[in-house]
Amino acid sequence: MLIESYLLEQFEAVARCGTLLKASEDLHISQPSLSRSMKKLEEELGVSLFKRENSKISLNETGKLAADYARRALEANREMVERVWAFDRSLRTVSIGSCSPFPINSLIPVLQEHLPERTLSAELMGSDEKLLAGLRNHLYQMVVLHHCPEDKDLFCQRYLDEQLYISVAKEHPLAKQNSVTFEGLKGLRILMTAHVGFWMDITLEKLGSSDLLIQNSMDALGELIDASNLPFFNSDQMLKAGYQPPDRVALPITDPEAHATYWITCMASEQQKFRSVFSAVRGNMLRNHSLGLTLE
Amino acid sequence: MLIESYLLEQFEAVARCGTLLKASEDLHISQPSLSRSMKKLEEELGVSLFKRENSKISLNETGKLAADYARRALEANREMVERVWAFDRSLRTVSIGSCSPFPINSLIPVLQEHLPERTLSAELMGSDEKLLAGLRNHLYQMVVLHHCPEDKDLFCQRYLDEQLYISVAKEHPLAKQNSVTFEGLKGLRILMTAHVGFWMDITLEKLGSSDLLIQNSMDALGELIDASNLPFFNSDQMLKAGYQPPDRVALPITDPEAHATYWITCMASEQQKFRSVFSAVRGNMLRNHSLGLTLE
DNA sequence: ATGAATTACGAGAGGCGTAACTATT
DNA sequence: AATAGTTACGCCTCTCGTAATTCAT
Repeated sequence: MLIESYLLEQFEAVARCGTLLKASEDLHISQPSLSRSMKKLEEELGVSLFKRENSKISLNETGKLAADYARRALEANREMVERVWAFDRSLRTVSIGSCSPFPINSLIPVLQEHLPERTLSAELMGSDEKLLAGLRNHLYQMVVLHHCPEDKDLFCQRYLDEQLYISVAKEHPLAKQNSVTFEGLKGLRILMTAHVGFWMDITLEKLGSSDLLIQNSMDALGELIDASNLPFFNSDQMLKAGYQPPDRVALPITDPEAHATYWITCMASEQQKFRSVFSAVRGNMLRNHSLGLTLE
Repeated sequence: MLIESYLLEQFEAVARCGTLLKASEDLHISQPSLSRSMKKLEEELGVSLFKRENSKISLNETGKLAADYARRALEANREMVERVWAFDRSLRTVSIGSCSPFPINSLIPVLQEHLPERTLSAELMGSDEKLLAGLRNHLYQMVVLHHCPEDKDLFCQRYLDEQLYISVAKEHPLAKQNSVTFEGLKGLRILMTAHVGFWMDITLEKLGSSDLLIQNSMDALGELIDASNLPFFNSDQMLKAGYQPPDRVALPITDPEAHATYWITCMASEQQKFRSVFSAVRGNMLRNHSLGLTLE
């Protein structure tokens, strides 16, 4: 014995709205239709649910109980639909999380090429711990970390390295050096954006917040770089991509913390699905490496 | 967005039976109808639920998830129906619990007269504590106790008294006395039934189990009384009702524990519903009392 | 050839809306 | 008069069953 969902939905609306008229407007159906439906519901249950007094209708005790359980049944029905949709969407999208912005930009074209039927979703997330938790939650299918996790149930592959640089005006005293340390940057006012992932932790730890002019948007950063002589953070990867305004020189920061190695990680159980992505990434790595060798 | 219950029911059957044919037999509908329903379910959800390979159909990953949630939604739907039925039935029946069998027999005609639209259900239950717990659980709407509870949320009215007697053969030595004590019964073998409510506790406490020949059925007791000269327990109420075989005399037991006063109790919130029952019981009590006076 | 799913077609049930009616404020 | 619920009638969707079809074992 089951009650059709449309009857439960209509009954719930009547219980919520108090009158058939209001409920019928809420449901966008006619009042007579609702009247008939409620009669049918009572007939199917074989139980009276309403107290009917001349052109006034209200729930009786049984009706109040029924409305309570009807809400739960509707909730379970809606939850099914939502979960199925969410699962289906998760099959068609791949979400990646990264501890740093550059790997996202470089990975997206690779993913688009090798998973053409899937929607991409990428997110920046400061800490490796949160990224790994998100991976286990199925919030992400793939994460880019700056450490290699040891867990057996994870598959991890080295991706690329990034070296932090600082770009200063050619007139700047530091411009004569060919490298610098965080210690040597203290007291300088340095431009950067808030969206740098784990680099934010590194720079805050090494320099302190008073030295950093943190911008919320890339646009604001770009304008300030153009309009001032203030130094800003850069990296070998950004420089390779051609990101160096005129009249600036870039100096590598020699502290070990200014160098990062990125690792692409997914659940070991999903490794097969992303096989082609990993092999493409391996190919890129070899190519970059040999390119580096020939340039030296 | 809701899925009609009949679709969930059919989907659950398919998930359970494995093939459309078996499921259609299980549901007592035709196979093409099921085939169409499953297509419709997929279309309404906008999601593929099955892996279809030439005349073979099976759930895919999304389908397995959906089946899981469908079961829950069906369960919630069925629970609503069950709870509504149970509540409706509870409105149409009144269950009474009693610590002793006699009050049940005497109350039933009163209840039938004053609650003619309700089904009666009566139960014997040894201890007052369990009866009160059942009252608060809505397992009983009315209980007969041998103590008057003091709780504010209960309504309690004195019902009637019962005096325990023992019936012995006229030739029996005790037959010359006009009363007896439990102490005076020790060593005697006395017949009784198991269905005497709290009297079982009293007699076991006062006499010990070795003196009692406890029968499981009323029939067995009656036959043994007829076929032997063994003494058996009786009461003033039973005697009034004419329950005294020939060649026996009944002696009252004078211990205070051999006298009981019964109290009819209901939840104070339900007192109004049973008003006419209580007033009839009060009437009976007064009548019996005055009858007693005139007989003295 | 048999078993299992789908397609095609017609029948019947039932939900819906419009309109008319009743009863209360 | 206006508001709220019920009854009457016709439309139209939708579920079901029968029969025919496809595909594979």
